[in-house]
Amino acid sequence: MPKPTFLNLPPDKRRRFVDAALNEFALHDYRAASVGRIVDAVGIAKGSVYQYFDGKLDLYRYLVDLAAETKFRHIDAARAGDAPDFFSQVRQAAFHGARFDFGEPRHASLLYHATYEPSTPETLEVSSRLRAASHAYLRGLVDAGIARGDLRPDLDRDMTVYVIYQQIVALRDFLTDRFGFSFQDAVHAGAGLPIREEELGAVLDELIAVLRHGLAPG
Amino acid sequence: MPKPTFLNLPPDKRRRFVDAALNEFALHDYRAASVGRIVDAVGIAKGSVYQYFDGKLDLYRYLVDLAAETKFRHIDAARAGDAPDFFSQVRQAAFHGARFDFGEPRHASLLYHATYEPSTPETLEVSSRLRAASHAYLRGLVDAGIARGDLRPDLDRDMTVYVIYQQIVALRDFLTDRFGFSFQDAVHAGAGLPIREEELGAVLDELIAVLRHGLAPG
DNA sequence: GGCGATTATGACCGAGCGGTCATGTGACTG
DNA sequence: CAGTCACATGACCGCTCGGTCATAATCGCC
Repeated sequence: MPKPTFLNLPPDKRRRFVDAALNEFALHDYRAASVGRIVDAVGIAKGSVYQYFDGKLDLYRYLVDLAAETKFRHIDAARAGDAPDFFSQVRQAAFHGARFDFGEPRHASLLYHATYEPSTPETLEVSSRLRAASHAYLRGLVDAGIARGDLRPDLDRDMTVYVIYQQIVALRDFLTDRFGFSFQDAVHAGAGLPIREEELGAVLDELIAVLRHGLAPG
Repeated sequence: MPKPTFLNLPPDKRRRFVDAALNEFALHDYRAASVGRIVDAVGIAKGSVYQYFDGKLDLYRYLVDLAAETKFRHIDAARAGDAPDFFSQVRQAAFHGARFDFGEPRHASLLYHATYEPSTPETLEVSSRLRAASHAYLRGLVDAGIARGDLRPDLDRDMTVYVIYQQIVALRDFLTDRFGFSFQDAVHAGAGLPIREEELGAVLDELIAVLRHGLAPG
């Protein structure tokens, strides 16, 4: 948890600090991220960081929570009421999730790193909470989907959640490959990534079709 | 590439060194892995490592190649001639791949880390080669599967490879959750992980069924 | 203006890292 | 026995890291 000093910061200074920290943790995983580089980028003294947070881990936790909350809120806000069935819902969530990722590459890369963070004792709790939140969200969709008859009733629900989750997370890698994007470059440039909504939609249509009907013909 | 000195090593000593190095890179990702801990575990001087390899990266490359080769050979060797269609082939490869992972948790964890290694300039080439090899293998299966009529002919082949690849890689996480395994503990204990082949088979049947027919009813 | 509380600072610390290299050791050769 | 060569060694180097703390600057209030 941030210390009171951090919360009392002038909004502009706080924003600049969060920006720089986001940048650092987007470019490097937890262990490789450097407090020194953050303070250099912001132009403050190293000691200040420890007036704001208990330490590097505390700062990391704050940023991951912030990014996750922001992204979830974005997805929720964009959710129209017109997604009646399971596959439309997944498509919609994936679509707006990907749009968020391309628009906010720093948040996206931070969350990406947090997802694949090697499970050290320090960072395990952060990664677990992040994964658990995504799984819980999908689990709700899957349960409702089965109840509604959108999904086969005999599905292994945990496995279904895993399958969907993996595909959504891997979407970043796939789009990166297909369109030649580089999140690293985008973070460095401080800019968003260009993505044509029709192209993203086409990819998602294909992916959802595979999830719905499988790979076999007929 | 290992230096000649390494290749001239007495087999027992070489084996002990490789074991310790495998352990270290299975427990930590590239950056966090420590040459000092390896030499402590083996009981040799730090300088010796630099008589064997050009540096940490060279050692890492050697280990990843070794583990990948070993695993691929294992999968290939276990491949019976009786997998006539695409889905049987994927099932068989995933089955023997998982068996290998559980039997050799150090190799498995090393490859897992290498797969998700944050793409620093140093390690990028190693991770890319590893991913490329898996993708090429699956791409061959997919192409043949489409030609044979096992798969819908209008599939996006790259995406199909991605979907399959992600599911196979994620299998480790799913099995870990479901059966309460810990690869970290197994590496520490230096032992393999127990897995009942019927349980693994059941999970794979379910997963392949989803890939084949999708999540929708009917 | 003055005073107590809050915040900013950066030199400093101990630890760990990858990597080096002068020196030592031992085994084989002629 | 002397000489050569491959190999082993660990003290040492330069660097970066997270984190600390005495001190200084700044702010808010009366």
